[in-house]
Amino acid sequence: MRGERKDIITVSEAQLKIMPEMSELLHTRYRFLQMIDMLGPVGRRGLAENLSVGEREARKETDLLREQGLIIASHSGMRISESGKEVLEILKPLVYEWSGISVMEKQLTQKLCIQRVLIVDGDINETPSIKILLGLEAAKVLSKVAKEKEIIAVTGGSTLAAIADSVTPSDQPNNLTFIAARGGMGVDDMRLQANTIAATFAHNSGNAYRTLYLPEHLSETAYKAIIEEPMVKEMIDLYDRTDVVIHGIGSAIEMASRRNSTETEKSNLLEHGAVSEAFGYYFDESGKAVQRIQTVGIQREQVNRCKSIIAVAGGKNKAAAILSYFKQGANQTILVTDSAAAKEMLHLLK
Amino acid sequence: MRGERKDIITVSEAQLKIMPEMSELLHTRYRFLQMIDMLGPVGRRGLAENLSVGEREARKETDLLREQGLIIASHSGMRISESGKEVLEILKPLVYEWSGISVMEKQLTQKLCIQRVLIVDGDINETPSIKILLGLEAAKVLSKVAKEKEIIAVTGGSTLAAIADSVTPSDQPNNLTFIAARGGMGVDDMRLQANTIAATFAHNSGNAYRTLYLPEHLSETAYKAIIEEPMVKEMIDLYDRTDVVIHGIGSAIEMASRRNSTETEKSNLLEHGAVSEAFGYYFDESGKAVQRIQTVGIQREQVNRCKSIIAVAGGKNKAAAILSYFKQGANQTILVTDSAAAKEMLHLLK
DNA sequence: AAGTGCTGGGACAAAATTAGTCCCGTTAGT
DNA sequence: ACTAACGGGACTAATTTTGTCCCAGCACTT
Repeated sequence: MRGERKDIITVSEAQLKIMPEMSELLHTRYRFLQMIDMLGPVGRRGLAENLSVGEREARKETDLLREQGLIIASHSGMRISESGKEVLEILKPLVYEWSGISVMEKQLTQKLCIQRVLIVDGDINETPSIKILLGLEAAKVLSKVAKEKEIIAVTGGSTLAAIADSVTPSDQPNNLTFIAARGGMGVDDMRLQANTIAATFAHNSGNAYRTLYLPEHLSETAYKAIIEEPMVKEMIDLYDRTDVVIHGIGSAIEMASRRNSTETEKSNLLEHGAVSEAFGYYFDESGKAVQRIQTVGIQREQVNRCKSIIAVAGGKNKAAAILSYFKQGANQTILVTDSAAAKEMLHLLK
Repeated sequence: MRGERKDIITVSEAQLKIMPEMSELLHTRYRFLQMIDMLGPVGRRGLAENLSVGEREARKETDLLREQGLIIASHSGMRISESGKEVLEILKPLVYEWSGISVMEKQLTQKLCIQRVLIVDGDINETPSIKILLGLEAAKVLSKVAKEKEIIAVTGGSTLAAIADSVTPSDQPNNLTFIAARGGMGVDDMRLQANTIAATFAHNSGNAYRTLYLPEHLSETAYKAIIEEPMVKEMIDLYDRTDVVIHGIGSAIEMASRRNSTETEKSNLLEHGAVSEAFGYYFDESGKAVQRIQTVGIQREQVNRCKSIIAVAGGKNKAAAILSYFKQGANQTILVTDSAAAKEMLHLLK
């Protein structure tokens, strides 16, 4: 018909045309409602802090949400109502459309050449509480891809820990086995180690798990000796039969600092141009594995042989790392990230 | 599932829950856009007057609409853009839903026991320009119900005149014949007489018409004599073959005043409790025809025999009259009215 | 060819709304 | 019994919105 102009098709696009302020308004309110949902009974001040807004604005919005019956105020705080939950669920696609998350998801899926990109709204650094959302989203993906009696390998890190906390029994198929994708992580916080997280996954979903505690940075001889142990061999066998891997992606520098690497090791990484880290491998900008930590763990070939891979990482600072990691092909991967990382990735790609 | 609470289903309902101010906002903006569309190139001040808002508000809204590219400002005034028209069209159902017009349409259709009720937003008395909308709506209905070679009888009145103006050639089927539902209306404004309006309909749609000019208030003998005239007989024959009637509904008192009725006639009407008037018949509250003007015109039985009847009337003051008229069964009628009349009708029915 | 009545846009003070910052009585958890 | 956090009230400062002009420019009319 008409040549140049792209026709408006959907109602929501027309709404946005005639009421542009709705986009921001919806975004704000939705975040409030979502926060109240997540933080359970929460006070006005705590809410304001979590969303980085003034107390008064928090009050204004919560007043409105209460009047609309979307939240319920009590002495112990505000919590979401039944209709609030419905609204949250129904409006999600619209929020994603208007905030541009939908298009970002599509663009990144294409540019990273992976199966799917899922973005949760927010910045994991600015608003740590949205890690819960990342977790919920990842847990949802897991429940979709995992079938009965499958083996799920998980890695460590704070993000993965959050996901483990978000898993509920009803979500997941039965008879799964969770295993740590790698041995110990040295002096790291116990709660962030793969073994612990595998246990949490299993516990929260009512499934079994297998652990393997090993010291990190083994010498060549010690490594060769230990992989002959029956317990270890058994674990390596499990890696071969792993169906789903769910892992974080780390920034190489941050990772090296967290592990008590020596200065030589750090400068070694820098020399090789390491940008990202995932299950013990360090990758450079072009996606080449430039180094790996010598410990028992799932191998890259084993990962790539898996049915599904779920990668989870968020925050602007992770953007470069995520890009680097996906330079090596990982077609069957589903990435769960936040909008801050997504924006930065698209910015870096331009 | 849950017993009591009615579940939110649609996205638009959820939007309204979380952003209640959107309803009014959309309504306002939509009216602006609609007005600009109707009034063609129009200035800020004229627009403000038409919508009964301050000059500043008119300016604020038009500024926004212009920024959004929905309207185009030029030295001769503002007019709607292509995308503006699209938005107008796409958003109509939403406006109707949020302003409660949709539910009013359903309620009235049921309570009046007629085929369909179509409501245009506004008050025909406060905003005369929306008569154009009434007209457009009625013309749209006509184009849907009228088939080729059919005979359309029209009555008089300012509303019908507005409809006639809104008819365009492309709208209507070909080879229609428009006829006046009744002879002259005495001393009334020429432009509001059925004969003139039939001619306008025909002219604007590129069809034929037949007129019949007769004096009103004929004596019994004169009446009997005149209906023997070939020209008149021919017209009466047309009434028998009429397919579609499109008529206004008048308030009895106003009608009697407009026609130069004598005081006796007026008090006579009051005595009989006449409330409404349509094609020469006066009806009381219960829908009984209490009087009719003695002139050549379509008879009630002939009307009821028609395939489709389109009734058009708007304004709060017409509410009682419309209710009265539809008390006599008129199942195949489609009523086109405005929201002011609709509200009042529902109010009176409670 | 000058006049007149529109147009959109600029400017500015008054009015209304919103945001920031306290306080307070109450209540749940300790 | 105590404490910390809750929602809600109150009041001022800041911001936005609104009402009301004026203005230069363009299109009709005279």
